[in-house]
Amino acid sequence: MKLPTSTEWVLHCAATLAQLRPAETASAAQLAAYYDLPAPYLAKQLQALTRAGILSATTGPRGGFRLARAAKDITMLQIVEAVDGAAAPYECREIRQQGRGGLTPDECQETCPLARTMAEAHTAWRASLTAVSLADILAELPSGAPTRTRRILMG
Amino acid sequence: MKLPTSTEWVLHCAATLAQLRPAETASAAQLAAYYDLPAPYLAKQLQALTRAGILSATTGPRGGFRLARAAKDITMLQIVEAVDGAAAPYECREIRQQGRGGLTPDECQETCPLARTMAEAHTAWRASLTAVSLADILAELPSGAPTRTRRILMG
DNA sequence: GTAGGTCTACTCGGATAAGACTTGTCCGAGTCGACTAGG
DNA sequence: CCTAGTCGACTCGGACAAGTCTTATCCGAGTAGACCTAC
Repeated sequence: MKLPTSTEWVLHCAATLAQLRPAETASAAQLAAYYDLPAPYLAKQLQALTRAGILSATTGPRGGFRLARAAKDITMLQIVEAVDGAAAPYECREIRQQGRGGLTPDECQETCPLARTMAEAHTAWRASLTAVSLADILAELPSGAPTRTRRILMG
Repeated sequence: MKLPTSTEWVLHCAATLAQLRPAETASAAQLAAYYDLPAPYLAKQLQALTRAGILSATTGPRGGFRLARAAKDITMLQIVEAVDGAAAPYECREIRQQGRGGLTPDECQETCPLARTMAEAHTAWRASLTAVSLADILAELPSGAPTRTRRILMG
């Protein structure tokens, strides 16, 4: 069970974009330089966030990415699932219905306790990530952080 | 973020072994036939559980696997981490210290809020799986299940 | 001085290869049970 | 009939390939701004 490396990238990039002023944008190249990341691949991930409706992209000179809505309305879970997909890590393939010990379908009307337990754990994980928004992350940074970030990123 | 397919296999196999009487064993071939799984690969996964101290293996005729301790002392998490490893899905590589925007190490004494949030979600997931033991799973099965399982598995 | 047109340069977007990991398979070492022969 | 020895077959254990997904890269389509020219 592993999240893509790019998860860390987009989380940091989203937190960085959240420090910009409204209507300001940052290009994929600027963000890549800011964190020393491979620019083309980072751009691909930012596209995924755009498709998910978390970022908004503008083309042309002075274009780039910006948050599509307020930081307090963007949860960690939304960002993670935008790059990794929303599929649950445990996929029940109903092997209890296969082989010599196979159960009949009507014996399996209730979901198997194993799958239910795994699903509950996934729900707990999602709930934990839903409880934290980008705004919560920003609140933990030093007060001077946005100014520094904007200067280095745009400068 | 995906768990190996074999996770479902070993969970069901562990639940099956928990229905045997003490000192009874089931071989990898018997379990594979019971669920119609590729026997050699299933054996590989059961080995992992043996290394983790969850199962106990005996060789020779009439040998096979059995639980290494009581079902109530085996948690779902222990089984899952035996096959998938205990590594957290989100790995913080401290990219905030790289690139133009890199922070100095002494600015990073506190763990980054993003990594901490992801770690807390992982903790919630683990706690949810620790709360359920194999005995809890067995308690949800019909009362006649162990008899049927033993007859089909061994017979 | 101002407005329109064109042109350039910069942006994102999707389609295309290489590497890593999961999945799947095989054969060898060890051990318990059964058979046989002797007492 | 009982017991010791030997044989055989079944078990797990680790080492070895193929498929699939993540990672990484490239080039093309589109657009906003800047420049130049005409009025």
